[in-house]
Amino acid sequence: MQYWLMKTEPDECSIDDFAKTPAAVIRWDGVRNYQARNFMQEMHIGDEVFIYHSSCAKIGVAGLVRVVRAAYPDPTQFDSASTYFDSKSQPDKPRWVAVDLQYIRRFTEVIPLAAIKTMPAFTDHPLVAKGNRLSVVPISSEQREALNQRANRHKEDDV
DNA sequence: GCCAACGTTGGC
DNA sequence: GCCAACGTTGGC
Repeated sequence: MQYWLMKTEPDECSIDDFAKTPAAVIRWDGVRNYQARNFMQEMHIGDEVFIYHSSCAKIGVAGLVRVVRAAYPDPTQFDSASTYFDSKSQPDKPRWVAVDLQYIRRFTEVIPLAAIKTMPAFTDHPLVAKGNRLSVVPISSEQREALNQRANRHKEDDV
């Protein structure tokens, strides 16, 4: 099992969109960056994906979802009506891929970027690097542990 | 294959 | 809204 983190602007797709229909399978499409695409192609069914909210009021990791379908051609690249349309993509040779995701859990509180920056496990992670623009990044098991611990801390505080 | 110009991302 | 950092494009 591998772990990943994917960025999204919550206006477009947030952890709440997953949470409101937990059984729903949501297609993660529209990724138009080669490095991010390459990571998506490495994803396997069952992998866990941390959902990161960017460019919003509460920047940080908001919850967890699971890969339920590995990479397949992103249909939006062929759709001329889509903002993600790519005229250079041919159906027999697609450039971009999508994966399908399903809800696991929503964190009680978003783990703020500022908190992630203080985690030793994330010292050299691209997520906390200045100017980082990668929307899909791998997460180590140590980093996963650090995020889950932080997420559960809030839960225990509530009790 | 280089590199300047441009568009986009994303934190603040 | 600002601006730094980055990826992509296109002329040469």
